[in-house]
This record gives sequence, structure tokens and C-alpha cells, in this order.
Amino acid sequence: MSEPDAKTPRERYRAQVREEVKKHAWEQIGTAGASALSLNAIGKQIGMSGPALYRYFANRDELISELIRDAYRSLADTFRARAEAGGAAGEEAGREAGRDAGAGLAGLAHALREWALADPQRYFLVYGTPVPGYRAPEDTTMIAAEIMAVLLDACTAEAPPAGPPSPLETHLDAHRDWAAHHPAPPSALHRALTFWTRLHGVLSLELAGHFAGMGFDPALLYTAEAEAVRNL
Amino acid sequence: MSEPDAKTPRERYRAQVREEVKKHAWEQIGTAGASALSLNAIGKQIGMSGPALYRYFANRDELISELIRDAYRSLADTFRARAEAGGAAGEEAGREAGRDAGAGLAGLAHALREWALADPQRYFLVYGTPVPGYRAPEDTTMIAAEIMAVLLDACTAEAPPAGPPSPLETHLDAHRDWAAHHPAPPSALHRALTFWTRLHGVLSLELAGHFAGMGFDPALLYTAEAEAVRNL
DNA sequence: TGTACATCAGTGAACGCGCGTTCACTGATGTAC
DNA sequence: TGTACATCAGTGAACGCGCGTTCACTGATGTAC
Repeated sequence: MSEPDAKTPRERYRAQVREEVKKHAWEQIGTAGASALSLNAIGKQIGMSGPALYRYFANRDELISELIRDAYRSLADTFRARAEAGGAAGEEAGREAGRDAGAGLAGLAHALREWALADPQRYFLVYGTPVPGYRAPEDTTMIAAEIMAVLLDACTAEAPPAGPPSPLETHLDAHRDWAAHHPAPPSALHRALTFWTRLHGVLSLELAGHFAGMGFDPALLYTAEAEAVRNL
Repeated sequence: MSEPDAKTPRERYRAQVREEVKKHAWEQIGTAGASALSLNAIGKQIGMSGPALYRYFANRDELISELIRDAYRSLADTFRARAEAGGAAGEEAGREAGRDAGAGLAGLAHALREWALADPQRYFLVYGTPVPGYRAPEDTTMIAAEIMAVLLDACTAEAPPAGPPSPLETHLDAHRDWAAHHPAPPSALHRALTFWTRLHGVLSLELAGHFAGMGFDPALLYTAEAEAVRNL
């Protein structure tokens, strides 16, 4: 029973401290950006000495990788939950998170936007400016594929009346490494990619503040783009 | 004549060194990201002592602001040149930069992509992850407006047959702070914004490497999006 | 053309700082008999 | 239940580093007579 299976109190404590470290890491990223993340500073915040954190993370890079992993996981979970929960709204919170549009593409679009707005720096850690040298942890590739699979499912389910594929769709169908094991038709490939790029376009410009002072409501532009993808 | 008008040799020299500093600053940003930019390191690269750079820039922030300004200016110039040059192709370089699509929206799309691919980090300095605290230099707002004006011109010129405005277009027309002094009709406002967000969506994901390993050709997706905006 | 002075570029030392990380050590927590 | 030992969390000092920035100073370049 002392085999690494059931959690011993020490393991529970370890996990707890790791979570607290990550919590403050996110706060620091939100305040000063990811490049300003400092182990010593985090230690000070949680009332520990800097070197103490090396009991919980091998080094700074491992902490950052962990945060990136968590961010990906969080988005994948959000997507999957939305895809499965269908129109089941409301739940405990009486927020606007309740009345949103079902489980289809519109629902995923809504979920994506909420996820991004909830923590812009988390969004940027996934989709923002890459640091030239840095390589994201390998397992993020699999999580990204998981996200794509949910999206492809929705695009396949809401398939429009199938006309002949466009030249682009033919090309995508011929180069579908990213959807090799998914039965989505060419038009679904196209719509999944377009969903991704168009919504990311609005979101990232909005979160980066490029719409500030322009006057209009980004949410309206966002939903218009989501609609346009559905009717593509 | 010694009034600050015609360039004295010393002024020429100053400008020359400033340019060299900026050149190496860009290289450093390309190599390790903007947050790793270091005055001392630049000094070393150009064979100067670190503190010497303070003859040319008040501090690190002023240098970065200057780089951001230059990036904006570069994009604005590229856009304006493309808008004015019409279909005038080829010029001196026999590259693919030659045969591109005229001066309209398609031409602007093409110019934008080339500009971004020519120096991804420059692109990200303008459109990438914002550093939470940092405020961009004020004059960039005006340059951004200049870019928007070129885009609005093109959207107005290539106006589609005017149907009744959509709800979004009505909203945009009612909140056009960013196009207050431009005679663009509602549909042009919509198309300008959509041009911006859709192309940025494809570009930023491509440049951040999110399409790596997916197999398809991002250029095809990009031009398809540009086309879709024209037919919007 | 020549000398006297002011301007300015660049140097090297220095300050204070915070970073990531290592290491030897102290105490507390859990395990085995 | 009690004692003996191993495990592990956390500390504080230390190392080496590079950063932005200031400052007093040297030399070269330009200006004025």
C-alpha cells in the first residue's frame, strides 16, 4: 500500500503546495507577463524561501511547462465539456455563462471566448508570441489534437449540404496529417480550420487591446464570425 | 544654417549609429524574443561599451518604443505603397513579390502576409502578446489609423452591391470612432474589420508555429480567407 | 592657416539589484520494530 | 505505546551572472576668432 498509488498525506501536501505555487505563478504572469516569472518572487509570496521551490519543481522551465500544459488541458476540458453538455445550461452559477448556444459550433465558439476572457494571459501562453528558442512540452501536441478532434466532431455533425469540394478543400483533404484518424469530410476540415483562425483573429486582437478606443463591441463581431463559419 | 535643419556630419553619424543599434536590436529580438533585449549585449555586438548607448537612447524603453514605432511605420508604408502602386509589379526583384494581385484588397492581403513573413518577430512586436504593464508609444495610434484608412479606402472602392446593412453593420456604423473621418459605408466598415481579424488569425497562428506538422499549406488558407472577405 | 575653446562620443569603474541554482544543514514527519 | 532510524520539507548562505543606469574622465571633432 505504500507503493505509489493511494495518496499518502505527504503526497497530498506536495500536490497542495505545487498548486499554490502555480496559483501565484499565474498571478505573476497576469501582472508582469510570462517572461517576468521568478521562482524567488513566488517563494516570497507564499512565505517560503526561494530555494524551497526546488523541492516541487526541478527548475523554472519545468514550472512554465507545467503552466502551459495546464492551460492546454483547461481549454481541452472546456471544449469537451461543452461538446458533451449540449444545451444543458445554468447549473449553479446564474451568470451569463448559463444562457449560451448549445453544444454545436456556436456553443464551442462561446465557450472559447469565455475561456479566453477569463484569463487573457493564459490564452496568450497558448496562442501568443512564441519565444524563439523555447519548445513547448511534447504532450501539448496531444492535447491540441484532442481540442481539434472536438472541433472536427462538431463540424462533421453540423455538415452543410455537401456540394463539390473547393480547391482548398481538396488540398486540405490531401494533406490531413492533423486529422488522419478522423472521418471528417473535406468541408469539415475547412470549417474547423476556419473556425479556429477566424475566432482566434478576433480574440487575440481584442485581448491585446487593439480594439480599445474603436468604439464597437467586439462580442458582436465575434459572434458574427462564428455565424459566418457555420454558414460556410 | 547651424539651426537644426540641414544635417551636420555629426547628426549624420548619430543617425547612423542609432540605425546600427536598432539593427542589432532586431537581431537580438529575433533570436531570443523582445523581453531578452539588452543594451549591454547590443553594445558588445557593435563593439561599444554598454553605457555608450546612452548617448543615443535615453534608456531601454525608448529603444523598444522606437522599434515598435518603426514596425508600425514599416507596415503603414508597405500598405500605402501597395495601395498606390496598383498592379505595378515586378520592379527590380524577380521574386514572387512581383506577381501579386494588384492594389485592391487582394493586393493588401498579399502585402500584409509578405510583410509578416519577412520578419515574424517584428509582426509580433506589433500584434503579439502585450506586456501587461507596458503602454505603446502614443504616436502608434496615429500610424494604426493610417493603416486603417488605407484599408477602408480599399473596402470602399471595392464595394459590393449595396444591400440593407446587417445588424452588425448597423452597430458598427453607430460606433465608428475609429473611422469617424472616413466616408466608408457600413459594409466597408464590416469588411475592413473582418479583413483585419481573419488575416491576422491565419497569420499569427502560422507564425507562432501552430500549423507546424499539420501538413497543409497555410498560404492557401490565407488567400482563401482573403477571397472570402472580398465576397463578404 | 593656426590657435583656444566648447562640444560631444566613448570608456571603464562602480552601484544596486534580482535572477537561477547549489549546498550543507536543521527540524519535523513518518516508518519499523 | 515507545524508541531508533530514515525520509523529506524548508532555511540561509553563497556563487556567478547579467542587467539598467550613473558618473567622472579621456580624446577626438567641430567652431570661433
